[in-house]
Amino acid sequence: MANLKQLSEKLGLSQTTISRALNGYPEVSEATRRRVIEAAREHDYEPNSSARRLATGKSRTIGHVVPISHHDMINPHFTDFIAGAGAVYNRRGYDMLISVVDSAQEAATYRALKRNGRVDGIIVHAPIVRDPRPAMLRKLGLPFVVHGRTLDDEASYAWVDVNNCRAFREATQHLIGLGHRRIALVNGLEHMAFAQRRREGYESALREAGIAVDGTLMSSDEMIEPAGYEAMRRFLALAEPPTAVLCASALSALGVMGAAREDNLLPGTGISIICYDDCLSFLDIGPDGMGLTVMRSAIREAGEHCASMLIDRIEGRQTAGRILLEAKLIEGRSTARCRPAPGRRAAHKAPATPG
Amino acid sequence: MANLKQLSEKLGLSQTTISRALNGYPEVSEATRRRVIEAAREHDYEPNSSARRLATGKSRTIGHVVPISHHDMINPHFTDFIAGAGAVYNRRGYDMLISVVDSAQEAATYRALKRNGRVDGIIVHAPIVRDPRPAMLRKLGLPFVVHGRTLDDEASYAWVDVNNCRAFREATQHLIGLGHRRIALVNGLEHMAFAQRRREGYESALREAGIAVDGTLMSSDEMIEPAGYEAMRRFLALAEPPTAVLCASALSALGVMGAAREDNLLPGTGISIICYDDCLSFLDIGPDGMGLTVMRSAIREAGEHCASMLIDRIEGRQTAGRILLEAKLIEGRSTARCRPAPGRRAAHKAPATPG
DNA sequence: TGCATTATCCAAAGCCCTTTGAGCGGGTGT
DNA sequence: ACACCCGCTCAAAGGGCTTTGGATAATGCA
Repeated sequence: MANLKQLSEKLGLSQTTISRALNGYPEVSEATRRRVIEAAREHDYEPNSSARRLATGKSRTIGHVVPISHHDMINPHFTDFIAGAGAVYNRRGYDMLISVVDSAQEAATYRALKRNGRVDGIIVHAPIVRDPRPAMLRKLGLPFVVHGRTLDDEASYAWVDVNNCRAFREATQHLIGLGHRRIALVNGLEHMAFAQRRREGYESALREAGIAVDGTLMSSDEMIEPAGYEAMRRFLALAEPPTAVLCASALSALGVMGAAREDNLLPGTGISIICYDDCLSFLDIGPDGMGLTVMRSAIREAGEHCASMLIDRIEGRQTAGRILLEAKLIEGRSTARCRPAPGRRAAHKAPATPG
Repeated sequence: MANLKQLSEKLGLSQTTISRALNGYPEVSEATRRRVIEAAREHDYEPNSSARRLATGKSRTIGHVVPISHHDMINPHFTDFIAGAGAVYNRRGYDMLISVVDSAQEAATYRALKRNGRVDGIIVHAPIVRDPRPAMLRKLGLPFVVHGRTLDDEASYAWVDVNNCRAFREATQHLIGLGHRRIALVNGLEHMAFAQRRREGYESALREAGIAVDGTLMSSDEMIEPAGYEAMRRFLALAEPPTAVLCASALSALGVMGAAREDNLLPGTGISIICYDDCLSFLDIGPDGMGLTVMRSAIREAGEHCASMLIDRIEGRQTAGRILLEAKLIEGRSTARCRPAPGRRAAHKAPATPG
């Protein structure tokens, strides 16, 4: 059974009644409703989605615009975020539209999505320090929720974020408490707002403890394995290398550990490592998995929150405009009391050795 | 400017003419077309997508149904596949619809997508050995392309796959050529067709070389880090552990190397490793990155092929019904000639030590 | 019994576009 | 001069749904 009309003829009811019965309106008797629902199931009828969209003016679709970086890379944390958001969309009857676009096209894509009504709302990913997107989307009149928040005007839009500043502050304090004073930070790209906040937390903890902030102990790059490796190589080549490292992502931690190992530094004995743990489903770095000490907050949950909040706003429901999640510090076996530096092995300049 | 009617009034032309001008039909003079296009840009007009879909009966949308496994996990290789497919969609004016559903809902989801016309076609992910989806989608009349192929009826539908059998055969032969005879396989889940083929390739190479296939040297699990770790622990606890390992994914390789390291086995010296490399953008395990010897075929390209092929079919264009990509063996520093087994260190039974 | 509700259901308008079938003026061929 | 075709444009008919504004029958109340 393809369409309403046919079903209405079969049932001897008007299209109106059927539509109402199916959509739960009260103007139809329960008996009729049951009859209609039964017939719909039997004849495998479901309203055509384009027609319904046209009639209602709602697309019941949420857009995610994913800019491809110069590396042709999609942020790997995206998968788990999507898993969370997607589950909510599914539950609440929304579709997820993903636009993979060149970074330069991002603004144009939002405009297009609005112009031709393909989406009811947008999730904004990876906000940078001063991000033009919130203002732009507001002007477009497209509902949106930001995953993360910008540094300048966080009060002016809805967001879901982790308290990154606090997380990195506490992690740093934890290391300081263990006696470490040479603490390195392998950060994400610092034009990203969250990375900025993480550094802020890290630096404030150092300052509080009277430890000078040392630029050579900080790196900022894509949060992927190779970047972590390179950063750690650099740290280890310093005259006075760090005894502890703070890592912004499980992926970079892999690289960091790889580089450390080349100098025979094992986490927990040779070097202390704390890593931010998004609970990537394909990589368990925490105590139950690879055993690292982590600051943990599941990115999948952030995805769920973003999706719920956005749908609530689209449907005009009341909602908290912002959610600040707290990461939890979970001790693993990668952190230990700082020991006086042993005789160091020379840092190889040779290319990476596997393992 | 919101809609066609308004624009037509403004221009003093009929809606027909404007529609045709914008859609490139020949019945409209070039002068008029230019005028219309100019006006459309100026007034920021673009046809409403729902209306257009309704009128044409096409959604210009491709669906990806992503079942969430029991681990609440989305296959991490998905990200890069999506990056490839998404770029093609974008270029050719299609939308990407992603449905994150419980595995049990998958079939129902396809039916629903078809029933209410939300998609013009489907990409089928991760086919299992005998997969009901091709037959089902064919019956539904929903165009589709399979990423990979089933074992039973690969001739009956369109697919894009890697020659997994050949890849693993060659990799195994390579190791045999280096003198290895105890070669382990850390495979993906073997109800997946591709994993089955990989094992086939591996076993056939062994048999050809007169090496007995040993079930204790094979594992089959999710292709993620923890699974690789566990598998390798098991291998290393054997009376006669492997001297070489074949790995189905970069993620499992991480786990494998982690476990190996705990026994002081380093890739290339203590143990030989060849890993299948999908070119995950966030993890470069190949010679230029972590240095492993790999069989390489970019999953992103598979995504591009799938997307192109599907769109071609939807639009009635002629197309090769199947594409078999060949993985390339690239030597890194993780493979070496087999040396007589040294005195082995005891395999710890303790829980994983980080590093 | 009579009037006002209430409970059900319906016809038709509207959402915005594409596409069919036609019309109209001007140029061509003969 | 006639018929014919071509190039350009248009009115109108869908496409399948939701929703407005009634209509009709059944019920409540006096």
